[in-house]
Amino acid sequence: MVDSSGAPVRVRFAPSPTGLLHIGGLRTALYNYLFARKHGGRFLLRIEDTDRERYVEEAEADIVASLRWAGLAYDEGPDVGGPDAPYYQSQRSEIYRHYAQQLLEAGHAYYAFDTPEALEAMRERLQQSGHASARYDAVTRQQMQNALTLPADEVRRRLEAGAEHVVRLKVPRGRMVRFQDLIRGWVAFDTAELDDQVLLKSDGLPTYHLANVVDDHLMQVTHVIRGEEWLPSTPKHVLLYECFGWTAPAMAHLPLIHSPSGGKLSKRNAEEMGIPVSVRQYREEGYEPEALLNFLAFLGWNPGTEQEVFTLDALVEAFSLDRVGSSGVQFNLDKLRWYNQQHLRALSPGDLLARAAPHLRARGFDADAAYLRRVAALMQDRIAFASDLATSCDFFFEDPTAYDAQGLKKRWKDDSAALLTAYADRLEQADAFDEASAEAVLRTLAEEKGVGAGRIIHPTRLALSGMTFGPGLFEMMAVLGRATCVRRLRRAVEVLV
RNA sequence: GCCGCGUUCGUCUAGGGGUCUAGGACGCCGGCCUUUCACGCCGGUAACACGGGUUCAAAUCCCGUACGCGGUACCA
Repeated sequence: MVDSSGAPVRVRFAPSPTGLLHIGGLRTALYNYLFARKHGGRFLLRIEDTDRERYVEEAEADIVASLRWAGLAYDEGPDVGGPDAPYYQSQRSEIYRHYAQQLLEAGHAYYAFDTPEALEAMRERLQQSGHASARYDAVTRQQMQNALTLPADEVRRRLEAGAEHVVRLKVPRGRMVRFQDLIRGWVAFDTAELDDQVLLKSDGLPTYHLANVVDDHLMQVTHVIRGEEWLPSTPKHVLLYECFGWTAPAMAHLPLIHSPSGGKLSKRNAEEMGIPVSVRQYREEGYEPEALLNFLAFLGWNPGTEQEVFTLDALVEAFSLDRVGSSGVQFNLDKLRWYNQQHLRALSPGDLLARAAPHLRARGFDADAAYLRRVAALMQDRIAFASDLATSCDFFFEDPTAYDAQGLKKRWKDDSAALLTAYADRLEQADAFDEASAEAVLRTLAEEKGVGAGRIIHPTRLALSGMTFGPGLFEMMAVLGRATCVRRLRRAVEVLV
């Protein structure tokens, strides 16, 4: 696919390195990725590090690591390079200055010398005199210290003296700026609602608005896919494209992800609902990247069919921007958990094992690969996280040290000890030991003793695993092996009397 | 406050004038299967924000209200 001007699709994810990559940021990256792949286009990563105050050193590494973990490979970016390098805005200052200069010369921007104190005073004055808003606009700029109010030689004098200044966009009065959002349709803003946006800050670095427009143009971005919080800034960007005489890319503003408690999924908002906000946390808590992506894709989009479980490649295939919704969506941890189970189940036992390996190692659980694979196969339908393999079935790796109290109360009878002893004896003497024989021996014993099979099955499970949870008893026994089963049966008889 | 965007089960959503006594998924509740726990299967719970229009007919189109969210920085 190409855009209206016939250019090949190019999209970008442009995070600000101010902290760990946010889960909402990952969704934005995902939608960009899906759109790019779907249309055979390019997906770029650009680091928008123009705010020195909020810059966090480790953030960029986390963004890169998170995208890599998730499997969202970008075609161009800081660590992979590309024709439009550098992909750090902090290394592109000269470019922005050049374009700001161009705007200045064309009369679309002007120098302003107001101090922060002067700006604050102006806003306070306006608010107190009952003005609806307090913006730096076509009216108020008349009262401020800028190139529009100061004599030209005074402006020059101040500039040469190195006076602190910013460059502001000269927003025209009384115009409607319209643009078509791919998700919301036509959106219109009155320029009277816009202020003379700062383009170049007093530290010489650009604001988001300038840097974003310049870079998107220079990098030939065809579709800007970003969060809805940018919708109100878009008219400023449209104006900038106009001033430069450039064609604006297509715009698509994604619905915001909300916390179940309402409001945006901020760190505070989310964490009080038990929802992690950084991608790193999801990784650490053991979510599968495919599951997270699948869940995120469905937060605001649906394929129009009843299929819900998708691999990344399948998402690429099914994705389209026109099936993205426009209303805010709530994060739902239960659903994510369900996706995680679904993706786990789709794995081969060997792959499941690979995912669980670090957790197994962390607990010091070790066994040969064949044994581990059988455990994985037995547990696959019973777990929600790969790490559950290391935390919910210890009995595959060590003898139980305690027995479930409720299970005992319900299942351990006066004759249990005698029955288990007899069962252990017969297992020891049996010719073979496998799933079928373990069952046959048990059922024969039950019949001879005139009790229901359950009378032996339940205490045996308790003796072997200490739990009332687990795979089918006989398949479990087959995996554990004869020696372990016998040992645990005798041990239980001893401990429980 | 002002501007913008939004509003279908608790949540994610299908639907976009008649096929809607509104479909699916998560959750929850029953049941079946079963030696347990899961899985699976069957069933149940539960929604078109409100008020006006337009129309033979509106969840679907229009207007208003309410509510929610976002923006309103020399942050992105």
